[in-house]
Amino acid sequence: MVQTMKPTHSIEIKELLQLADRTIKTVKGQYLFQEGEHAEELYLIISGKVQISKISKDGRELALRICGDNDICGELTLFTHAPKYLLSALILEEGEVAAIKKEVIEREIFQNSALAFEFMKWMSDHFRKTQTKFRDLVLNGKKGALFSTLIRMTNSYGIKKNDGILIDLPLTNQELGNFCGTSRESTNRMLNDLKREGIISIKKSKITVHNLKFLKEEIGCENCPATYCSIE
Amino acid sequence: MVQTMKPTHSIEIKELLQLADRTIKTVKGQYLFQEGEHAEELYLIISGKVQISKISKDGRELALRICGDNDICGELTLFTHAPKYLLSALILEEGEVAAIKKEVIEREIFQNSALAFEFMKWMSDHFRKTQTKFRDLVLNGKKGALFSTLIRMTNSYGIKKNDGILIDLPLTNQELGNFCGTSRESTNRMLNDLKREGIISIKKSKITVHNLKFLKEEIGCENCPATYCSIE
DNA sequence: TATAAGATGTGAAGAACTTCACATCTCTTA
DNA sequence: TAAGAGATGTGAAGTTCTTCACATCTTATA
Repeated sequence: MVQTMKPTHSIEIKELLQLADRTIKTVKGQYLFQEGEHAEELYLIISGKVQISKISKDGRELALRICGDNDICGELTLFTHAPKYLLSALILEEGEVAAIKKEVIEREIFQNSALAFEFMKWMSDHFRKTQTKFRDLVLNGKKGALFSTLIRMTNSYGIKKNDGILIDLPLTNQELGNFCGTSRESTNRMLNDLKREGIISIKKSKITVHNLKFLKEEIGCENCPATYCSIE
Repeated sequence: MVQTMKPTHSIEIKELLQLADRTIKTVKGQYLFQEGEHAEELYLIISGKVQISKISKDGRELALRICGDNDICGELTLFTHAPKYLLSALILEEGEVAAIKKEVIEREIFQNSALAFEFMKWMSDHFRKTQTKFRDLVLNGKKGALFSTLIRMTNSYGIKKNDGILIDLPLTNQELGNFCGTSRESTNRMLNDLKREGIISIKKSKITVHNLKFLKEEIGCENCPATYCSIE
């Protein structure tokens, strides 16, 4: 299961590659773009991983999603007259991204209705994800935020093992906390509770979820399709 | 100011009216649609007010936005193969809405690139709103949620008065709390603190904001355009 | 205008989280 | 393999927010 559940992008989104202005080799730890910068391009990730996050004035970080192969980022600046990046994109894993000029893609979307349709579907899916995550975070406290994040991560990076689902992404407590708006310590305590109850286990910074059902029940998850319940 | 800052919808979105299947007279307190229901239509609001919210399993309500004239709701079900409403739409003020069949609008969007473009812009704006609200709620606690909600409401329903901005929408503490994921009591206490400090005043369930700057500074608001900082 | 329903206001107790401080563990890398 | 850096684990104190309980205020309606 799971990895096959990762939404497959259609031919049209891949066609975007042909519109690319240039490709960039990404370096771990560097930013692809940072909030506030003038936004002229959007990016299609060819390989590697990019974390999208919002930095608050006092330096705290709210991680929103992690993009992998074939994901698009920087899209929030499309169709805007004040094109500044609202979020920052940190390279988690080196790789390659294609940069596409905002005007080029806007023009193409205008002319190519199949692409437009595909793009809208993509945005629509994204919106739904945000909406459900919103509920988890606001209505179910920090535990809701953590459980929701873990569930989403199994959908995005989960590999089925015989004792559960391995989230194939090394994560520190701090990084996980950034997704939940939670302090490192709270995240650690909640994770340890889950370990003690046998819900999860952690090896080399990678979490295995042994009892996904428990996490889902705790937050009243309605078992939405993985497409709308992932971290990308 | 303020009311003129309400985003004006373009001719294209209004054209949707011509695709309408039927119009419905809405009745206060009733639901236009409820989450889980099979979704076949989306709605264009002609008059009245509709509150979009998510109900949690234990009955708590998270209010997401209030739609007024020319707003669209039910849009989250577009481009989906499992078309169920994810949210509920409660009529706050009676009026009239136009119902448009999902297939009709999808077909039209596919054929009419100007409409597609307009629709994408609309979704894009919406997404940005959600994103910034997300930050306010998760990163800045309950106070952040309340202040953010108040700011957004001044942008959506604010009427400039000589002593500040009147939010022209009657709201109970509970209703306001539902927007923030906050208990009625906490909302009440926070509002009273603001009253004592002269930041706001309340008359007949309507809030006047005397010191918007204070609210914005408290949550590190970057003074984004009202289009991306409203409650619709 | 009396009355009941709904909304607001507030203290007190407790739950949920954060912060601080520090110990311990686990990796690199020299 | 020794040393240092980064990550994890945990108690204790403090803050924030909720819940409960109840008093008071406001508004609609008979």
